[in-house]
Amino acid sequence: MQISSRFTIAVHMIICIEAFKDTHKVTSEFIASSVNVNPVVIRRLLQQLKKAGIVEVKRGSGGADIARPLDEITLLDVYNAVESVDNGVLFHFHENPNQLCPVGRNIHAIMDSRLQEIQTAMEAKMRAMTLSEIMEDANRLLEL
Amino acid sequence: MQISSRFTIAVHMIICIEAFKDTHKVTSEFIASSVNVNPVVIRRLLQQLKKAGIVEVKRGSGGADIARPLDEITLLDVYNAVESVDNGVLFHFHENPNQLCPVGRNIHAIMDSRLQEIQTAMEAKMRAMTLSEIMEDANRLLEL
DNA sequence: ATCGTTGTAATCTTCTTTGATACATCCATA
DNA sequence: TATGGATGTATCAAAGAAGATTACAACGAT
Repeated sequence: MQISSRFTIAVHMIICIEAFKDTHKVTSEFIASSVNVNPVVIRRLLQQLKKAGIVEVKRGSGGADIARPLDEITLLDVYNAVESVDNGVLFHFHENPNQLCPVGRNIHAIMDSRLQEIQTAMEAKMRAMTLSEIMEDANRLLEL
Repeated sequence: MQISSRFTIAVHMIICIEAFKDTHKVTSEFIASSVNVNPVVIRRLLQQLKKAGIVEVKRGSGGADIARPLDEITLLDVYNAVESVDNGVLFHFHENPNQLCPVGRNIHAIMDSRLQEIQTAMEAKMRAMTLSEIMEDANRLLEL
């Protein structure tokens, strides 16, 4: 199973908003064309990023902007904003292990802390990557 | 999106096989009862673990065994054995970014190495956890 | 008042996971 | 060597998630 494309789309969106902020009105339609998905998908993600305080979206006149400094937005912020399923628990545990079996009764006690540790390692890596670094790389590649 | 329960089920299975090896014939039916899923789900996973050289399964007479020392089986081995989707790539990337847009054209160059780095951090953590450590914890909890 | 845009609901398709049934194949052993 | 308990695997169904698409009310600058 994979982490859904919402995450990579969201990062793509933020890069677009920042890269084109001076030259275009960055609407859901505009972003959708760069990402190559339906504009409604973009608007839904914009709402999630807005709730997380990452972007601002203007009704009426239209267009999206970054809501706070890029070095205060980490990949983990973006991930949590758009990928929030089941309270952010990465591993899906089988639902009803048999409590009458010693293993079934203790499987959570055995595994939960380890699964959490793995998830934490991944999140720490994401927290260490800011959109500001990513934008520096992007600007080097985008000769606009 | 979450990592499927196949992973936690597979670990549960291995613990069962090891914990009951001296007292029971550990059949798919037996394991299914502990995990509380359909026996066919267990058999399918047993096949995947077998292909990975983690367990041995006896036809005819029935029963499963661990195929190699527990300290040579890591959580990453188990994860890769049962969770192998899309060549083990964790993040699903949106399929067709617009090549006519500078951002769409470069999004992979910008993100691929970072996504890989995150995945690698997670895998490193899983590689550091062996079934032998897990079994030690399990044995402490299972007064059989 | 108009027009372009956002916010959001509703529906549809596709894909993946898991559950379940069925049955051919296998193998120890009686 | 026939049998009975298991495995190996095909097939289908059910449920859930993701994403595509259409539709339209609400908004706000002009």
